[in-house]
Amino acid sequence: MQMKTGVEQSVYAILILNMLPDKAVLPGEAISQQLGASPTYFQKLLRKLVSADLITSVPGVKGGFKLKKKPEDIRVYDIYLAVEGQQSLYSSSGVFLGMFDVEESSCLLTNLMEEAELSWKSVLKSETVASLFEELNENYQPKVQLLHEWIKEKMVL
Amino acid sequence: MQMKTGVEQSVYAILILNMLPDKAVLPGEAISQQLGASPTYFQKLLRKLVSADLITSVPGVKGGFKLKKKPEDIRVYDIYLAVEGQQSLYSSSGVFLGMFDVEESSCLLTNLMEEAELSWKSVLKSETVASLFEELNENYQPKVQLLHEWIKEKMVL
DNA sequence: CTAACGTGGATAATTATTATCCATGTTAGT
DNA sequence: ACTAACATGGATAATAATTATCCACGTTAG
Repeated sequence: MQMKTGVEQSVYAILILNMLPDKAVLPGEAISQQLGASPTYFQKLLRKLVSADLITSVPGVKGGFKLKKKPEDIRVYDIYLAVEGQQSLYSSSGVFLGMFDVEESSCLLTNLMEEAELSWKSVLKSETVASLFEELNENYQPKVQLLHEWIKEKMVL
Repeated sequence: MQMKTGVEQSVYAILILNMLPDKAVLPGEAISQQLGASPTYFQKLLRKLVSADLITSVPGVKGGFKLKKKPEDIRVYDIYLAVEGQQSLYSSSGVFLGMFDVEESSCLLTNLMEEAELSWKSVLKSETVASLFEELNENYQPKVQLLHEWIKEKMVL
């Protein structure tokens, strides 16, 4: 039971997009390169972020991706949800239904597990891209500068 | 990202063992049969519960499994931990280290994810086998009676 | 019209999870 | 002793989830 690495990659991708100047756009391949991720699979991740309305895509020669929302309006939770999907961490396997032949779709554990998941999610809702970025700036300024320069090279428009 | 079904099965297995009279023992195959689980794989799960000191095993002809702790001392969390292992829900993939070539083992997300996981776990710690069993009795009395009779048939010693 | 980009579907590779098999050790009953 | 019923533990296979690749297609700047 591990979170997909795609969630982490997506968070950093969005953190990068957050550094883009207004109107600029960054090609998917550049981002995947910066993250050291597989380009083709990463493109799929970006699609999920587009579908979730977190980023927008621009096709064509000078195309790429950029944020659709303000960083303070993108929670880590939103990225998690976009990549992992809405299915819950726990889904009853039917053991309970089998043993007690009940009609319900819930089992003895459902309530507890839902509560646990809500609790987990609520923490992910407490941090936004803006707050993450702030933390990044505070602790890794020099590296962030390098990133900025790299972005100037790679961005288009 | 889904919890292993083994966790659910283990919870119900322990709930069954909780209904055993003192000194009695229930063979692994009987339990797996009641749960509709694969007998061989289920035996592995039971081993994990033994290793975690939640249940004890008795080898030999009249052998089987029984609880090692009192139901109020077994938290759902303990079962989760026994089956899922101690590895965390999130483990940094190294994207951060690659981008910022930092030496640390933690990344920007580590703190948040740890907090989220603790929060999730704390809910699992709030419910015990005793409290689950109480809920079971309150809502499914007739079925629990049937289970009790089945146990009388299958138990040994 | 072409080159650089995103889209979306099919499919393969990899990894995690679930399941099976088998040889071995233990114990009750004969 | 011997046997039958159980647990143990290692090796390995089957299945499912995740990650990765490929390719045909649509869009747009030059």
